[in-house]
Amino acid sequence: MDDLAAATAHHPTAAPPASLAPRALYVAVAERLRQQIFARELEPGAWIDEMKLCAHWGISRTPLREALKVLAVEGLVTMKVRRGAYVTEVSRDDVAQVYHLLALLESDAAAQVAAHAPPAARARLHALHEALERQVDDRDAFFAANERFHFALLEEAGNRWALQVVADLRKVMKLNRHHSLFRQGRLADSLAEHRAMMRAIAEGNAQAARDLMQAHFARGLEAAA
Amino acid sequence: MDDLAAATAHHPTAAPPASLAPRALYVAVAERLRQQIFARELEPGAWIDEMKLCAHWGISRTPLREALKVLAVEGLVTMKVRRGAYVTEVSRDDVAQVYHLLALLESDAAAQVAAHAPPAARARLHALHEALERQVDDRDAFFAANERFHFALLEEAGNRWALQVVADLRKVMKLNRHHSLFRQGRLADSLAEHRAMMRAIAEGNAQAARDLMQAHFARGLEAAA
DNA sequence: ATGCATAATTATGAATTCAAAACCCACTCC
DNA sequence: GGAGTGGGTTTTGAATTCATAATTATGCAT
Repeated sequence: MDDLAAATAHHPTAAPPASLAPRALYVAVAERLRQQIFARELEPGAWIDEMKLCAHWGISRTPLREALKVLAVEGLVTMKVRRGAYVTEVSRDDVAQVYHLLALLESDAAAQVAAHAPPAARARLHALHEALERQVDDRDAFFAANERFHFALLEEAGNRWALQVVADLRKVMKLNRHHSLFRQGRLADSLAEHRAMMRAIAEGNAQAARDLMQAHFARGLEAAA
Repeated sequence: MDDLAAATAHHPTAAPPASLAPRALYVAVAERLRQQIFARELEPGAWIDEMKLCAHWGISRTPLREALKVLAVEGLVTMKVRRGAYVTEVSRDDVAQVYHLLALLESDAAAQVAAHAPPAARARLHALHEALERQVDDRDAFFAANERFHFALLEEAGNRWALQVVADLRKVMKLNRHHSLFRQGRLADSLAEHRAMMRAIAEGNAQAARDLMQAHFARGLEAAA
């Protein structure tokens, strides 16, 4: 049994003073649920068996149900009245729509950074890009590094609401089976696009940075379709 | 006592078969909470007293706590571990950032509609604009009609994810005390901007529609600051 | 009086209990 | 043979209970 409750336990088991950053159980459960969904241990369209998960994780239904409501707002899960929670299915159309939004938000961030970011921010992005260059041969590592770069760009653009929105949309994208980076050759192309973007950012060319980011997403969508 | 539970009651009170569109109690509670927050019956920064609200509405803490978690994801409320929920405070900076995002998303939608929307969609928007023109002298009615128009534009643009994101961001904006439309003269200006936008949409001029929507938000932010 | 330690109170987080809706399946009747 | 019906089971939604963290109040010593 995967004792998720131990960290914050209360009724049955007693636990040590807990961590430095104590968080509510429902937050931990939400995170675990997201992982399960992204890993497709819970498939899109599948019904989520509350009792089974509770038993499996050794928790009660209360925090699980709270977590499900959180994921519902995030769009990862769909609640049906009196018949429980289902993993959201994203259609081909949804993928296109979400890509469109990500392109819009991230290209704006790229322009913002190219135009206004201080040297330290550019240096940070450069370092993350270099790290990405070093991961060409490991898909999972590349994927993670890629995500780090994109989020760093958002952070440096300085709009925390944009960051939040993009984070949520990227979560939804992970529901999509056909991940663009899994296509043959896409990885190298993606890297080339990043390289061009970095140049535009370094040169402070906002319009170019915007256009290149748009193109980056357009090609990503192409590869995902 | 404002018996919110009656509609879906269960334990103590028995109620008629309920409505045709039955929904979970926590959804109703979330809605009621949003209203209270927007109406400033719960002020930004204020602690939310669970017990008091439960007693007031005649419900148990379970659905209330679920609703609070929903609002937390939406950004209207902030949860602090072991010290409950607080109404989110939005800073001047937050307002600017959210305006920026709304401008980005809605100007894109305007361009989309101008470029691709079928006649029926344009007609619908035209009708909503006309309705807006008729509300110049009632601030609240104008505000509502304005929101209807903006959401209709998003709908006609056809990106359900954008619609959802904008809906959430607009909720957050409502936390802001200094509502731009309350400024003297802003209302008439806003109407003029809408008129110009409608013309661009009618003419199918996507770039103009985009620029005009951007300007509309820029002036709105100006008035809000 | 002021500062600290400790006891009482309150509120939160989570488990448990309970009522009713949905589901399943055998059985009947046409 | 198939549509409908009734009872039993499962599962959801929500109330309630319970343990503990946080807060406040109280007392004691300086």
